[in-house]
Amino acid sequence: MTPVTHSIPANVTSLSEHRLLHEAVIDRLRDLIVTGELAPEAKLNERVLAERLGTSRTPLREAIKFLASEGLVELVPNRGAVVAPLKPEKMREVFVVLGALEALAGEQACRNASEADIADIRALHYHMLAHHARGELAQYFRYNQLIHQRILDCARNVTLSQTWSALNAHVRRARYMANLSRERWDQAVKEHEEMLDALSRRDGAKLQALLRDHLANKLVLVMEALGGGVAAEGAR
Amino acid sequence: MTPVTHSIPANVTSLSEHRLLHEAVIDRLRDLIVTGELAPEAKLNERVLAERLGTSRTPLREAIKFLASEGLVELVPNRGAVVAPLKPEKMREVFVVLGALEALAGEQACRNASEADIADIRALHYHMLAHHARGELAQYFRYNQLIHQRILDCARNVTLSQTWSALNAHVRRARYMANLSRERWDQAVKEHEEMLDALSRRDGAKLQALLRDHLANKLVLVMEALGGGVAAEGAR
DNA sequence: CAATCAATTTTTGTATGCAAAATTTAATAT
DNA sequence: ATATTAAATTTTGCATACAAAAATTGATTG
Repeated sequence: MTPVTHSIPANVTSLSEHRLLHEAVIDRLRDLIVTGELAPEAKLNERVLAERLGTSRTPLREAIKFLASEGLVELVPNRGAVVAPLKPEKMREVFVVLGALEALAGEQACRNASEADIADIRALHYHMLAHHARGELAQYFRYNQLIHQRILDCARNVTLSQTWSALNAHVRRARYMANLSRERWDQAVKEHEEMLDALSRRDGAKLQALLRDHLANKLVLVMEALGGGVAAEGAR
Repeated sequence: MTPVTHSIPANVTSLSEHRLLHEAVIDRLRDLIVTGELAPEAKLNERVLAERLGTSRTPLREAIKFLASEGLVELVPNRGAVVAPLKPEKMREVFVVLGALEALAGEQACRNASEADIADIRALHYHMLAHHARGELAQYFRYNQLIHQRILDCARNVTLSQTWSALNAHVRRARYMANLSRERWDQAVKEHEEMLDALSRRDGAKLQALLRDHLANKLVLVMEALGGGVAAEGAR
């Protein structure tokens, strides 16, 4: 697998893969927010941002409205938009909902995944293990996300996948501030082993429980990073 | 925070309660879609719609993008937007996800609801019973929605409430075509009795199960109305 | 009559213009 | 110097303008 550079060109964006400008702007702007290049609570100056993305204010404003519905930006009347704050309480909420969604996905995936699907996920899992062994955090995260994504796909529920993706953007955003201790990291990998095992045995109840716990543990990490402390109630 | 919580749609949206035009247009347009005044797969002609809503194309297009993120409209490149089709498979997907969300909400509500909250919900329940007894379907449905909304509120998770609201719009849309048999209706009321009972006893596991079943039964109704037949797998 | 295709009209996608609101700056008074 | 407030600037929100892409119309041909 070829190494992926995470440096993103500031000005030039490949708009070519999108037929429509505002769709490209949605993806580009979401990326800026998720990677933290646009920090939480940063003001979105329309003139400046439009220039940076090489477009006019109109498609940018449309993209902002779209992302507002996703919850990544907040609209302030007569004051434009800001990147949604990254509050511990909000994170707790998102993780609780994601836990329920992934649990559902895991259960459904055990019913609906083909053997080829499971084989694919296993392959991704081994890639992830390799990057874990080498301590390559960025690549580890990449495969981690791909695995979760593939499990969602196997649930065969587009609505579930879309809902998950929108909320997962918040988690991806937090990832850029969470610095994983080796201990925690090893634990997460171990959980993934169990998840793959449960999926292979098509043990829906087990996978469901594992995913819920996995998410709860991820939440603990994020809360530590955000310095919010883990609000005990409801997190499990 | 984006105001996703929309109270029961009034006939006429008072633009005065919104500071900004495009927010009013979002609510008004969502209302048109949910009530079926704009039918599924109807083309959204920007010029015509803007005139109908008394605005220009710019705020309308921003509203369309927002609702596209909610899934109520679909964007077709270079061909504008259409009201999202009301496909049986999509409905099945939405109900499965809503089932998981409401189950989660029920569990959390049993933990977090105050006694006053429960008393409020009981009051709504009796209103609903009264309308059921009188055969007032529209009012029944109104209180039904309010009860579900209040349960979601009691989960004390704004993200959960917002996610639920967005998906629930699809269900509200389907309601306008589902004609409830007296038998089914009585059954639904009975289920609500049990739900209220479980909430009062703060039996989270029970309420969770009841809500999931309740949603599954609602799905059957909608599927009959849509003539799609119930896809057995995954619905339970 | 059906089919094809060019001309016309309509519609979308994006850019720009303009007024109102918010922000910043500057000036004055305390 | 700090606080206050009035003027200047910037920014937002909405309307309009314009080019490119679709849809429609209508003529022409087989």
